[in-house]
Amino acid sequence: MTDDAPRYRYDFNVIEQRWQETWQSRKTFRTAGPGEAGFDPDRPKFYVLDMFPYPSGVGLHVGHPLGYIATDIVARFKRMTGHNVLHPMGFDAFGLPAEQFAVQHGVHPRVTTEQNIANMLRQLKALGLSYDWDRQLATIDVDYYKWTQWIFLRMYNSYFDPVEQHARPIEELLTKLQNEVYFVGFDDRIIPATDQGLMGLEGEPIGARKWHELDEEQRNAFLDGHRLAYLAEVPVNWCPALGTVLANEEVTNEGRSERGNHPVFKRPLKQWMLRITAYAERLADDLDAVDWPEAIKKMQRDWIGRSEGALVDFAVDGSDELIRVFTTRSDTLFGATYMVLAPEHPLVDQVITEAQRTAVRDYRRQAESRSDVDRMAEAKEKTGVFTGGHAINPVNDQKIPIWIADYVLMGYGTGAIMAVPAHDERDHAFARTFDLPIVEVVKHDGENIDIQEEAFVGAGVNVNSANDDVSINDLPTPQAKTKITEWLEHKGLGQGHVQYKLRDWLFSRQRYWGEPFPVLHDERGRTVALDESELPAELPAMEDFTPVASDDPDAPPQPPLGRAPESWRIVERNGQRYTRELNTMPQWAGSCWYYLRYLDNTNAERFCDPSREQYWMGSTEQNSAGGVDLYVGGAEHAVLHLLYARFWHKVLYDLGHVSTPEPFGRLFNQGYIQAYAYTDARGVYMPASEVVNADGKPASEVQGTKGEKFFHNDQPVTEVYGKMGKSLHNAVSPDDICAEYGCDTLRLYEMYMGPLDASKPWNTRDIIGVHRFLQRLWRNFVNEETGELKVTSDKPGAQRSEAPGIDPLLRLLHKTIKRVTEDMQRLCFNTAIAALIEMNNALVGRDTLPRAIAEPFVLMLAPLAPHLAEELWQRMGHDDTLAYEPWPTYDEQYLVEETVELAVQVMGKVRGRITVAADADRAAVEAAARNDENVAAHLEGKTIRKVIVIPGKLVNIVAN
RNA sequence: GGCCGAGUGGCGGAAUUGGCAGACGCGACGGAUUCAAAAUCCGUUCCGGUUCACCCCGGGUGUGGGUUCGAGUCCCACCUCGGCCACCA
Repeated sequence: MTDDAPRYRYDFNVIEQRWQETWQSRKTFRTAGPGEAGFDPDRPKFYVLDMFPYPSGVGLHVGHPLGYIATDIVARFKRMTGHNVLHPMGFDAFGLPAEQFAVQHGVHPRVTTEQNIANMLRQLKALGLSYDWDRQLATIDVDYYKWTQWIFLRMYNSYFDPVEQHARPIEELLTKLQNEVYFVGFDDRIIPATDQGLMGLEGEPIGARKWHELDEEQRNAFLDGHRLAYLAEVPVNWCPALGTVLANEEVTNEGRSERGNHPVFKRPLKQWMLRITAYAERLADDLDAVDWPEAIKKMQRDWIGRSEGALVDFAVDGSDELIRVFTTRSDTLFGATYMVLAPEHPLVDQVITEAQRTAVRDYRRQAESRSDVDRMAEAKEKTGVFTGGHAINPVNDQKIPIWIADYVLMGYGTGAIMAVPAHDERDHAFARTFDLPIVEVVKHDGENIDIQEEAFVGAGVNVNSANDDVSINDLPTPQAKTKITEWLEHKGLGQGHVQYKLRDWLFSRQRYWGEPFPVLHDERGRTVALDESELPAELPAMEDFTPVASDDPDAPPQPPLGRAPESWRIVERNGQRYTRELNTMPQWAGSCWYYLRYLDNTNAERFCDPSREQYWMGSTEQNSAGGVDLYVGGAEHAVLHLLYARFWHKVLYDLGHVSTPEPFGRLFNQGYIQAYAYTDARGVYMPASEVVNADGKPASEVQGTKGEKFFHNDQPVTEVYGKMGKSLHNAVSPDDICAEYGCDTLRLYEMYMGPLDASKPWNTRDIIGVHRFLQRLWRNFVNEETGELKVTSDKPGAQRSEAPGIDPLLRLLHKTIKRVTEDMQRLCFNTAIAALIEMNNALVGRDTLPRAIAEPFVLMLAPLAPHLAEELWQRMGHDDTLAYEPWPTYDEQYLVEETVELAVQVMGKVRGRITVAADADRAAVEAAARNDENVAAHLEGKTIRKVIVIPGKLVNIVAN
């Protein structure tokens, strides 16, 4: 800076540092809830929450804080509109990436994770975000995961009541079984005594047993099998390269692990499961009550995958066995020409014939060894093997062959299907491959379709669909479904059924860096839960925490905790030896309830005090569903975190621990910040800073441009557009932007880029625009030569009677308050900033600024650029922070214009403008319009047919 | 393949219910200031025509059609891009 530069320029470094220190030392944003000092119960509450981040090793790039800045603006705005605002932040610090980072660096994950948290905290605090840092938490804190384990125990000690449709303590199930309110089904389902048709003539249950008929082992197995958290041997996603099993949600479409892109295999393994399927219906139905983006609701509904249909039993020819299938097209039963079992189906061994034994065994072995990757890749061609067995189609007694094929999935429905090749594309393809008969039973209403060539899957009218007892011929598809299902039910051959795609949640991982399960296993292999008083079950200190990875899909899972010291693994109790569970919980566990712990993060007695939960999570006028009032995060969590958290919340709700059925009343997905990346001739990503400078011009390393293209060593450089990230070498650090322009500028720029929910490209070049706005604003308030404040105590002329009209400055202020307030309420920060820029531009060049204009203007700026706003507020003579100052309100009387300008159209084209009194009547407006010179010229020689007057907007004259 | 969303100047975007398309910002161009530059300030900037002093005229929101006095906005078909799901019976 040279000597003659203004001495009192906008110095964001000094201003931002001062205010961040002030906020921290004065605890400006400490929030009091019920039972805390300073709590004001008369104010409405507002809980605004960010999806808490992973403390990754590379730190934040400018894409990460987009949502944090938005919620911070909302939090600050809501404080100024008189709300008690809860705005906390924490860290989701268990999980694979944290562990992998630690393994790569050879340091204990707790050390690396805590370093990463410290770095992220520094970055977040440098953005001036108004979190109540006293509420900060991390999922790896023992005080936190103690309660994660406590919630797990609640699930372990509960079952889902099929009649009441909610979770209840497992003791209630025991009581109901003992009192014969419920019976034990032969398929291990709970059978209510009220089940019609269950009781035989003697009053004995049919297809069910009484509790006292079971021995102790059967009783334990039955109870354990109905817990919401249970151990089961089921086909799971086994990823040998990661050395762990994964949830369905963590496996990509291509059958690879979401983390690391490794192949995943289906293996039957005994693992912890959570009974999320019990909640399928409520998870789907309750979406109606929450204010979420429709796209996210749809993704969840699709994931839950409700479909209505029927279960139908097919008898195996020459055996007592029944094969149960699920179908959504019971109307096509007469067209079922064969059956298919999943290769893993338990009945395969019963239906197989000696001649087919080898072929079936080979096929099963082959299906097993293929990873999901291969299976998906070969999805186009249908494969399968005939078992040799036959089944009887219950509607027409036809003998149809039973096949096995991997296009039938064991995990959905019953793992078996009736194949109707005429009316299902997959069955059609299979039938054509193996030359199986195709019988048409539904006709297209109009078109003629060659059913041998092409399946007809739509709704139509039934044909060929009758037996001696029932006919559904000539019925349209919906009626045909109803009638045949009723007939099946009447005959005891089947029943209507609602099937969900959702599967139970695989809840254990072979990892070190996760929450230990609070359970033990005794020497007979039975599970014993820890008592609440024994929590937390702490992770042991370990030197070697690396997972056991392998290329071999048949390698067994080896949890790292198996290498923990024996003093941790073995527990002696009443002379009995127990071993601890060696698996840990998946990463999602901690994020399922963190929003509740913020409410009361230091409570040592409970996971959360009920009065605080009821206050902060209660429903309000704007948030009828209750829960968090605004939850902001990326759409990538649509079916993972957001589904899991809703499930946990509903369990806690059923058990009376929380007061609302839904955790997040309103959800908002921010868009992504995209960026340009550059590849060289080989397609390798080049650091973006080597290709272009911040101003978009070629960087020195690049030899120049030819047309639109950049060149490097005479090779063309290709520009591609995508997500910002380390791998694309195009990440921009908020640290750099804050250093150069200040964080007020960064905040404004990120909000000014476009709508919050849209994805938009980062352009460092454009930042200067909002930075100029702040500099200009500073000069409107402060004389840069003298440092004196330009704000004066004189009042703008508000009285209409004295002056000829309203002071234009006052009118501008009130117009701006209206615009900014409305934009704030609908999260349109880009247009709110535009309104402030316009007002600011109107203030340029004045020697003085009336206080009555200056103060509301600064208050409107405060949520967006809080540091500069606080600085100016203090310079205007206020000792206290402006964070709790009332938000400015506008007065309609200053918005009323005496005259308005209207556009005049002739045949829909603007031909002139007229200025008329705001209250001018129709006739006067019409006359003025026709008097306009250019309008008159266009009306020359034409007859006016119609005149449309839209008050305050335009006049359209229709003439010909 | 299915579902959802989006296509507006050189660029990011604005136009809340059908009512003056392009607010605001970037960039670009011209000017002032300066020895010079940065910074700052003023002006121009959708395309084309006539005149550039003001005006005026034609075209224009992915393409083609429709509804309407009037369409970026509503309806139909198509094209392109993005996202999600994908053998779920």
